[in-house]
Amino acid sequence: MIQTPSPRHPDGRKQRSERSRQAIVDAMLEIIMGGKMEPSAAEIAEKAGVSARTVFRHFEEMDSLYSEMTERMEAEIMPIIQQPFTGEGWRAQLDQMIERRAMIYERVMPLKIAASIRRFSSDYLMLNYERFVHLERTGLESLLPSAIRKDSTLFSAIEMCAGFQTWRRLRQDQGLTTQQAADVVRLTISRLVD
Amino acid sequence: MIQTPSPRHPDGRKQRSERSRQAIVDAMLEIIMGGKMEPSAAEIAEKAGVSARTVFRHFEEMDSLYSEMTERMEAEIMPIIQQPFTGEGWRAQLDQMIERRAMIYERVMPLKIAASIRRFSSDYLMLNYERFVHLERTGLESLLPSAIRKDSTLFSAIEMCAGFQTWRRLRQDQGLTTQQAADVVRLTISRLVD
DNA sequence: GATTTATTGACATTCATAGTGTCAATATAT
DNA sequence: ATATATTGACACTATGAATGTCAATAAATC
Repeated sequence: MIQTPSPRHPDGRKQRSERSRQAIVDAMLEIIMGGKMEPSAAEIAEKAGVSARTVFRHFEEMDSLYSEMTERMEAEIMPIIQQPFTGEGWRAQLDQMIERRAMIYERVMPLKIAASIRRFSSDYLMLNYERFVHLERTGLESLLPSAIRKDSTLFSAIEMCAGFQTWRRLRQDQGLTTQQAADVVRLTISRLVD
Repeated sequence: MIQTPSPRHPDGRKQRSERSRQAIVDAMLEIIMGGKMEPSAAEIAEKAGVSARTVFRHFEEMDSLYSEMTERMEAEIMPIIQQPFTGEGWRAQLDQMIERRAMIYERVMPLKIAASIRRFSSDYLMLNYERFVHLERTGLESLLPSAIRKDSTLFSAIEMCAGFQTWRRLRQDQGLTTQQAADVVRLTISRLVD
C-alpha cells in the first residue's frame, strides 16, 4: 500500500499513478461482474485503458489484484455486516442475518466465484476462501443459543444452509430467483431451529 | 471412440495403442485423486509413461480427457445408482438414496471438483456440470410424493440438501467427517419432510 | 521554456500450458 | 527383410503470467 504523506496538494504524478491503479481494479470488477470469471491481464489492461506492463507495475502478480478486489468488496459489505440487529431475540436476529446474507451474497457472487475457481492454484485465494467460511461460522456462533451451538450436527446444518456456496447453488445451479432462494434458506433454517 | 472389429486375436499394435490410452486416463485419475486439481498434459504424460505428443494423439484436447474420465467415473457409479431401492415407501427409499449419494459423492469428489473449477472455460464441462445437477433433481422427483414435488420451495430445499456441492461444502469447507456430513444431510432432510 | 523526475507505453523476452506438424525410432505384422 | 502402425523427440504456435529495458509522455521544478 502506498503511504502518502498527505501534502496540501498531492503530487500530480502520484495522483496519476493512483488513478491508474484504481482503473485497473475497476476494470477487473467490471469484467467479472459482467460474467467473465477468468479475465486475463491483457483484458483488464485494455478495459482500464492502460498497458499490460502497467498492470504488473501496480500489482506484483494476479493474486495481488484479486486481493485488492476482495478488499474493495469487503469494504462495501462490511457496513452491512456490522450493522447491529434490531430484532428482539435470536430468532428475529437470525432472520435478519439470513436477509442480509442473501443481499451480500447476491452482490458479491461473481467475485466470489471468480476467486473460488482459482483457489487450488493460489495459496492466498485458498486461505481467503477458508477465512470467509470461518467468518460465516463465527457469525452464526455469536447469534445462536448455546443449546444449538452444542448440537454440532444441528449447528453444522444451519451453517451449511446460511453459507455462500449454498446460496450460489440455489441461484446458479438450481436456477432459483433471489426471492425463491431466500425462501428456501428461510424454510430450511426454520425447520431446523423450531 | 475407436471402433474395433473384434478379430480373434486383435492387432498387437492396436492393443498397444489402447494400453497407452488407458494409461493416460489412469494417470489423470491418479493425479486428481491424489489431490492435484489441475494436472497439466505434461504431468499426465509423465505419470502415464508416454510423451506429451501421445496424449494429444489419443485426446484431441484436454476436454476429451475430462470426458473420458467422466465416463469412467460414471461407469463406476451407475451400478450403485441403478440398484433398485429395497425400502418400503418413499421415506425409506429417500434414506437409501441419501446413503448412496453420500457414498457416490465421496468417491467422485476430487474428479467433480477438478471438472467444476474448469467449467467456465469449457462448454463441455459446463454442460456436463448442469447435466449432473439435472440428474440430481430428476432422481429426487422420481421418488418424492407429489405433495412435496408441488411445493417448489420445499422441493428445492431437499434438492439443495441432497446435492453434490452441498456434500462437498460439508466435507471440504466445514471439515466434517463422512459420518458427520451424512448426519447433517439426514437431519436437515428429515426436518424438511416430516 | 528548459530541465528534471516520475509514470507509462512499447517491445522483447522468459516460463508454463495447450496444442500441432514432422520425421525418426520402435513395436508389431507380414 | 520389409511393411505398417504407434510413439518419442523436437520444433513450433498461441495464450497467459510475468519481467527487463528504453523511449515517450506527464508532471514538477528552475
